[in-house]
Amino acid sequence: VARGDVTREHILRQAASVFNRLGYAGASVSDLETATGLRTGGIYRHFPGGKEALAVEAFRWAVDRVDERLAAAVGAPGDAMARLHALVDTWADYGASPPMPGGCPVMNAAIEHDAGGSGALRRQALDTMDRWRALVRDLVAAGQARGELSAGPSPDAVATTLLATMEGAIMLAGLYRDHAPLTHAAEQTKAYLDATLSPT
Amino acid sequence: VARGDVTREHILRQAASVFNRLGYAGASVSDLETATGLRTGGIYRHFPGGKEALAVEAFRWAVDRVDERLAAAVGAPGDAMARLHALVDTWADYGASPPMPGGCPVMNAAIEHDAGGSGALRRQALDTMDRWRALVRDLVAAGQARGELSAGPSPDAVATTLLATMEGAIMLAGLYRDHAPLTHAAEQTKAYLDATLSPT
Amino acid sequence: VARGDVTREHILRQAASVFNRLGYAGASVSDLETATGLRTGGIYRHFPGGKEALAVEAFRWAVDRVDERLAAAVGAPGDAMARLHALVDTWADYGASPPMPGGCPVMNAAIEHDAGGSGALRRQALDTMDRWRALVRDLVAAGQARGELSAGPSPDAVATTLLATMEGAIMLAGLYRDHAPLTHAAEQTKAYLDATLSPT
Amino acid sequence: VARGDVTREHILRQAASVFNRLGYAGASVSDLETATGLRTGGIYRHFPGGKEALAVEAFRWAVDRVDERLAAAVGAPGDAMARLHALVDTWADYGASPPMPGGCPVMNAAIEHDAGGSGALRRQALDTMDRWRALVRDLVAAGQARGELSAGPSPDAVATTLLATMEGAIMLAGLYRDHAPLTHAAEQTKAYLDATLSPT
DNA sequence: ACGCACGGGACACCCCGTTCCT
DNA sequence: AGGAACGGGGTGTCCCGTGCGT
Repeated sequence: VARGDVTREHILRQAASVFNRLGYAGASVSDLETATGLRTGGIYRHFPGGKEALAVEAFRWAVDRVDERLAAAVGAPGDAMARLHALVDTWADYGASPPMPGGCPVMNAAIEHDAGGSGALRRQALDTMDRWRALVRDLVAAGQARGELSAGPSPDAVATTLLATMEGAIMLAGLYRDHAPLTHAAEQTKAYLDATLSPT
Repeated sequence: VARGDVTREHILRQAASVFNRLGYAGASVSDLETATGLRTGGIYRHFPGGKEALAVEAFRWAVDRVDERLAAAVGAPGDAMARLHALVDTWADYGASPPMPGGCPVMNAAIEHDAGGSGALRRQALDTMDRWRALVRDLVAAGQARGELSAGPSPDAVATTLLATMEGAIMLAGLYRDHAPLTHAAEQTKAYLDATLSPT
Repeated sequence: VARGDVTREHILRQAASVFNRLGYAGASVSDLETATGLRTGGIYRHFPGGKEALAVEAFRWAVDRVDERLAAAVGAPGDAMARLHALVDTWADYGASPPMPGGCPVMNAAIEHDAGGSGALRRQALDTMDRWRALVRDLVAAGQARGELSAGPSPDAVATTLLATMEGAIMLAGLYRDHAPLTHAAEQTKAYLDATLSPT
Repeated sequence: VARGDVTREHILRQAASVFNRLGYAGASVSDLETATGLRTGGIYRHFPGGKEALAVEAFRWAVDRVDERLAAAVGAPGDAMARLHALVDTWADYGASPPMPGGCPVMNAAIEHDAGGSGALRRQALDTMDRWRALVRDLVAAGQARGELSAGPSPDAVATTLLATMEGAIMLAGLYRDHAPLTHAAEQTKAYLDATLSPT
């Protein structure tokens, strides 16, 4: 753990926050300077690829923070439905204790980079979203296979809808600067899961 | 006399598209020049407030395009549940025939301007979202009052969840460049509405 | 004497003043608007050639004003030396009652257009200066031929020096915003003429 | 370390030439770009005050070039009259080997900035002209005090006239693109000095 | 005959992103 | 790792000239 690595981690942490709050285009290297307390010389020493390379790594760093939360939820005790509820609650926690300020990095990247750009960030956002959807989908599929959940809705449709709802709710919570949308969405999502996936 | 108004409308139309696709920070006045075929001299004649003023008006223009669709859906014949389904389908149409390229302008603005900025765009996004939520909420409340819908879930929670889901699905559709998320989300949302709001 | 001619003359008078004070590059059409009380529409009707054509005509107009003064001096009674003194005094009058505000238009044009430009103004300045030099030169030559002046200095050298001195003095008077340089220069020039051109 | 200073000097040198040839209003920053080979970014780094600040410093630089010539002349050996002749010859050299292309910077500034503007350039032109006049005036006064020159004309009048004549001749030389006016003016000025200042 | 809307073009200045030197 | 240096693009302003309307 050399001094350089500490600085590198420091830069990543601050950059992740800056990019997630201001967006890639909206964040300037000067913003990163003030956030890190470093000058361009220092930043470029650690990230020779410049703003873009730093953004890519910062994005990965941010996603890691979210994944830590998800890992805890998906490993929760109980049956499939309990774990689904735990996952929904984890997303709902974005209101009370966000793992990253500025909203969900994946959604932010998806919105900002839906057109143009080098595509690296869009690619990463897509891959992450795929992982997250797989998480829910597999959980549903396994529950259905085990008979803990009804076989009605396709796991993919459930996963997509669950993620759409919670991501949309994070967006609304950010817009309103209020947790209520997340609370409502979590509650209704759980009701939806109960209504459509409870074993008969 | 009307000459200038035609140009102004032309600028607004193109600017709405550019801003919605590239974001406010990501779009340069030069981008607007190429999109409109005008030079800065011409653009600034019609929008003396510069990029920001133009963005504000372009946002309003974009929202108007979405509102036209919603107005048709909310005036659809049938009972409350039918109208809710029509609304959901309208949002789902964002995949097949988007009223604006680049995703939902309100969500885009909400994501980009959640921090900093003059706040004018965030304010407009918030007001628009409030209007949309009121649309759904009133529809649910009226249906419940008339006994067409069960009294269970609060109209506000339903409205918030419906919007979160459909907006999230638009984001996913943009990320995947595929309509499937919108189709799935619409289908599941209608199932959720049926399950929780159908009169006993 | 149509109404249009009055306006045209009005524009010329004001433009001559504006151009002579601010220079061609330093004067904007907007300056001409405020000076004339007209709008571009009116100005361009009378001067379709635009700023440059107007400047050329305004320059000629300004030179005419100076020429009126010179004509009076050169036609003064008395011998050659008396007329030379009268000419020097005419230039010295630039301090007390300038025929054009902003200094000598010929010198101004010569300074501003010594490089580049379309050359029309420089050409006019050159021609005018040639006429003025010829005025002095012929006066000296005639005086020498008539024996009123000594044959020493060449008429051309005297004319060039006299003009250089008085033009330089106008420049100094403008710079100092004081007539003294003109007074001194006129006095010394007359002394120089007396000393070198008086018949033995 | 000296890297920046070299560039700064380079900019000054080129800017002095550009401004002296085209005038302040007639020279664009783009002209400075092509002349220096730098872009606005680089230029503004060295001259944060922009075009005006650069013009002020470039003017000073240009005047320094002229002053170097004058210093050599005023320190020439010989009596007062010899030094006056040397000064006149120095100005006459403006034709054969101009210290600055585009004419005398002081006269150019005096002509262009006789009205309006921030006045900084006019102020500098005035101060420089005062120095130059003092140079001649003191030389004459000292000569008169020492009895090398006749006490007739006032030193101030001689200085003013000498400068007016030589500056006017520079203008004529520029207008005609010919050295002759400078030659003539120098010759006649020396004749004038001899005639009026030679000790009896 | 003149005002005004319109729009192309250039211009000044600023700041961003990056490199190089220390 | 700091800071100077600089290329490049971006924004907003103003200017010049046209053409329509009155």
